[in-house]
Amino acid sequence: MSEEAPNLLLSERIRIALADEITTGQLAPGSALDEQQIGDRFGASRTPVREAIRQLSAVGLVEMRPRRGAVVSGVSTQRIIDMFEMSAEIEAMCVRLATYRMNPVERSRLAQLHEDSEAMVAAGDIDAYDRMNWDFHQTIYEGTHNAFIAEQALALRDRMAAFRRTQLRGGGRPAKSRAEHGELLAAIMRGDGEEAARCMRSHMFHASLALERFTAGRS
Amino acid sequence: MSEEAPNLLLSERIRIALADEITTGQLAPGSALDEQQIGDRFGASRTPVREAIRQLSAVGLVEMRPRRGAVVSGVSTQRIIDMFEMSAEIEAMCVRLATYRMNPVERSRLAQLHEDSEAMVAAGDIDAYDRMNWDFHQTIYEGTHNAFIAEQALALRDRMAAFRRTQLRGGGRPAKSRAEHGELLAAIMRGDGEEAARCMRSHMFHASLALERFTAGRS
DNA sequence: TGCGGTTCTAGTGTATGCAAGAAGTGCGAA
DNA sequence: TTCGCACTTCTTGCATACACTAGAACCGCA
Repeated sequence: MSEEAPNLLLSERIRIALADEITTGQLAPGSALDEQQIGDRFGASRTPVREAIRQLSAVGLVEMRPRRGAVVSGVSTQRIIDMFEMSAEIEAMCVRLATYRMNPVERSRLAQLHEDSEAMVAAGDIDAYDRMNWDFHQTIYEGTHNAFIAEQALALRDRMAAFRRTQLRGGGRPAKSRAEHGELLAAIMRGDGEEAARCMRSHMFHASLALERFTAGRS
Repeated sequence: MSEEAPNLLLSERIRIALADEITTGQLAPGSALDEQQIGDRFGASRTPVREAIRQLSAVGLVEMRPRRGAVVSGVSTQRIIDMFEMSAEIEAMCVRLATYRMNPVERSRLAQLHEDSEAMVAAGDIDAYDRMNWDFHQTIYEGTHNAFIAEQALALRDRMAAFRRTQLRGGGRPAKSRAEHGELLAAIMRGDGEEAARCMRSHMFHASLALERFTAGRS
């Protein structure tokens, strides 16, 4: 945290830092973002802070009410569900395209990731599994060979990171998640895109159940 | 242009105006956006202009190069193709969901729009058909009963408006477009979501051919 | 004590000034 | 003539100052 990327624009650094704090939950939904205060925290004036907030609002991470400041987007339960559905559909779309388009190298990379994950599950290393999981999906995005789709899918996944964090903590979830990846991978290797898409929807659905439990006691 | 929405924030007005000029093509891709100059044009200082540009960059309409200013996103041909594919997939996803979820009222609204379009095709009223087309797809978005998906689909469609403008001008396209809508509608009414999705992909593909001809002579 | 209106204030929206960086320009040398 | 380099200028990035508004706090009155 001492001296990171001094070549980046100040406003960019602030934007990234704030986005990070929001997606990791350090900044709870509904928190007000005081420009002056944030500026002080980063040793900057209000101007770059404002620019950062503007961008975050365009991405949907914060909400701006004219003359009343910005607050971290408090998404309703319904909206989270909606976002999750979209996420699942996008992932399904990606895997369908990727099934038809990945080259052998990409296929083997995916298989390798799946292979590696076995040890993580056995060791109960959730953080490592989480990272692998991220790479797994990322590889599928790139497998679509469509840069725009890959970007959008990644952006959506980023945006949902805030809600996804705790989802793997549920009992036995990593093992089940891995099993689902296995089925998915099999469908991909078979070249059955439609089936892969179905597997992915199911995978995302199961993943969302953990989330649902997490958000059960909210408005 | 005289006195529009004076209650809106100045920066918001500028953002909307710029977005409009970009999507309608008045601001060609690659055009540099000079903050001072734009500010003068709107009778504002550079600050609100900067904020507007920041937001546009987050949405992808302009590209910002640090210390080198912003230019209207010049999308390469490949990127347009990528975006079009995503658009087609999203539309297909929407129509699949909508098929399963629309209520009778929504179904009949869709059918009504299709009905009305016959006269427009016959009269050769392309502008009217274009508006109807917009409504048709919009109705499908809403038919997903997923506000987030509807928003995202609309945003993407907006973003592609710049390239889509001339697509209906091709010879006989409106008539063909309407025929495709007809097939699509039939699949929806039958409740066959998968088939509706296929129809939609095909519809979007055919629509893209006109676009391809349009962009043929570009880098 | 409760309510309507008024004042105050904290915090946003905008303008302006200054400094640093990037592109263009002109001169000199090979 | 062409290449390299310093210089100039133009534009952006950030800081600061001022203006304005939404709420809060306050006060007087019923």
